[in-house]
Amino acid sequence: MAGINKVILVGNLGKDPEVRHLENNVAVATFSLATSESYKDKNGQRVEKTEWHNIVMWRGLADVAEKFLKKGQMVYIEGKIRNRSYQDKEGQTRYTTEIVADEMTMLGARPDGGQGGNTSNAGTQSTAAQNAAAPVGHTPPAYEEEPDDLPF
Amino acid sequence: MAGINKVILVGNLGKDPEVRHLENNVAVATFSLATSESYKDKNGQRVEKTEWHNIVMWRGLADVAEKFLKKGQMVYIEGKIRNRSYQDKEGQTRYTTEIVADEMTMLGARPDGGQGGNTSNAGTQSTAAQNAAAPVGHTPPAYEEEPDDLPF
Amino acid sequence: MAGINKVILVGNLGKDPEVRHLENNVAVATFSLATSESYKDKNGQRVEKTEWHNIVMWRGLADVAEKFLKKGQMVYIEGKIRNRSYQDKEGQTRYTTEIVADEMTMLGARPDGGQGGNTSNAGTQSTAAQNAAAPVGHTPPAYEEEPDDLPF
Amino acid sequence: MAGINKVILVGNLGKDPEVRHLENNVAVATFSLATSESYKDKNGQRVEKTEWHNIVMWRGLADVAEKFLKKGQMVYIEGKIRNRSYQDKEGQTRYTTEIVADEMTMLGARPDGGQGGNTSNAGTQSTAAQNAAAPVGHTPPAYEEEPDDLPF
DNA sequence: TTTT
DNA sequence: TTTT
Repeated sequence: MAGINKVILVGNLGKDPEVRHLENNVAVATFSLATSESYKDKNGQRVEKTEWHNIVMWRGLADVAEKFLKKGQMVYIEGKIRNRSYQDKEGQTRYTTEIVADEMTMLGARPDGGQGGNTSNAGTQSTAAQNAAAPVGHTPPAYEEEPDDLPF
Repeated sequence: MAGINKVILVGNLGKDPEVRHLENNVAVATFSLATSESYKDKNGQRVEKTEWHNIVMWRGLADVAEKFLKKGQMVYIEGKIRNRSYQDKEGQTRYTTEIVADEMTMLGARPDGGQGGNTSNAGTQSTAAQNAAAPVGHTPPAYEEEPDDLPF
Repeated sequence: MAGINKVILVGNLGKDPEVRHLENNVAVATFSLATSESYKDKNGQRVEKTEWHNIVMWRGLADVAEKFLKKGQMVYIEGKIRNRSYQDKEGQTRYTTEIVADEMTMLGARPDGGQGGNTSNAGTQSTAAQNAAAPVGHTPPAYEEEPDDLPF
Repeated sequence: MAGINKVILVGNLGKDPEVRHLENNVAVATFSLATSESYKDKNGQRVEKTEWHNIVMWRGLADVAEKFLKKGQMVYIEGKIRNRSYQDKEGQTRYTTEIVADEMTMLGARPDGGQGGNTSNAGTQSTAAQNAAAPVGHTPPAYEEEPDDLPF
């Protein structure tokens, strides 16, 4: 009955995240993420094809996104596919597909410059982000208390 | 600039696949796949939520789908997200999201099938499907020729 | 700096889980899981190759394993690779690799019979397991409170 | 009875790959890959924990590894877990676990220097690597020939 | 042995 | 439209 709905993306943010706070104070961050692949077409020409994904982050992850994610940043995202319908301004039913993220890791920052920007960080992963990211996602198992005599 | 765009699904076919053969004789199979999750809402009520995914399979995988996949069948699918736009009958631009599969494994057959049912197959994976599935997806490395003295 | 270490397995338990309770009352379940693949060797012979994985589950997941997992059961497992060393009885240093699970879903039960066993369940997923599994792994996002006007 | 045995890693090479060519001219590359995670221990201290994985690449992927992978490089790797036993020099049976890679993408290059440093490459993915990587892994579906009227 |  |  249950199934698996898992998405794994590595790509770059197209823009800074947009963050909203709902009435119940829950944070939601949204942004689009580009995943590019390059391949050769039938004429042997190299072609780059980019897919854009609508990413949604909630609560703690949204806070991390707000603080640390910027346009251009490369991230690893794990989440699930979610299809939604809504009414557009003309009252038409529209369908959209989002990736609801439940884990995120910043990779090889390319924070698209900015004035004075943190370019020394380019090509590495952000420590700040790691610090911030730690509370979200899985709690790591308490390795300290692991016995050394498991049956294998 | 490459990225990663990977989807992993385990779910059940909502209908038998539809298979088409393009002019160049390439096969395309499409079907929708349900992935259900159940959780408790804020009132402690168990709720089941089902996501429906549009799956597309090409060539060899489409042939396998045509031969072996049936409504109700549980499958593991690996692929990538692909967003497309097209014109509907009124000339409106519509957007749709598909999962282009590149690997498939049949699981826990329940092929909706037949009076008296295929219970010897129940709870296992279809041998026929495995036979068929073998040519698609990754070729397994030739373990026979692997040396025993790799440097670890 | 951070990296990704993710394992996704679908396979069958080789034996019932062994469950221990540490002094601090933390539960640990261990079992081995077979993932089989079949392919054709260079002579065109179909060969089945089975890999056995050492699975470790902690706390809530261990409790679920204890209650619901049985020899033969098919499961989806998500976790991470963990290498450990320990001293064997002769004082030799030994190395072992485990999969520390952080999510589990029961699939297509084949609970290896048992006297009177629940064979009507064969080929499906266990509702009981789903009930039990709900508290472990990710908390599903509170979809109820999601706004319908996200910016895409 | 097939199963799924899938590993996804993002990490850094501990050393340059070692590449061997077997008698049948098949190339095999091996290297170890570090995946680090940081978390807070029970005293609130930030701890970094690194797992080392033994990676094996065959044929085309081994060639790519030989040409492009260097100590320190960050890569995305997809593969499977493989357990092997062998006899050590004293005739003892030893066990080892490897990740047999079947896809690789170079990420956030930091190719450990070189004269004058490849900073224009920092934070991006190597074009050379992409060129080289293209022939390995999945062939992308021929999107050119895709019909626009799939049934969804 | 990597990376921050 | 699936599955429990």
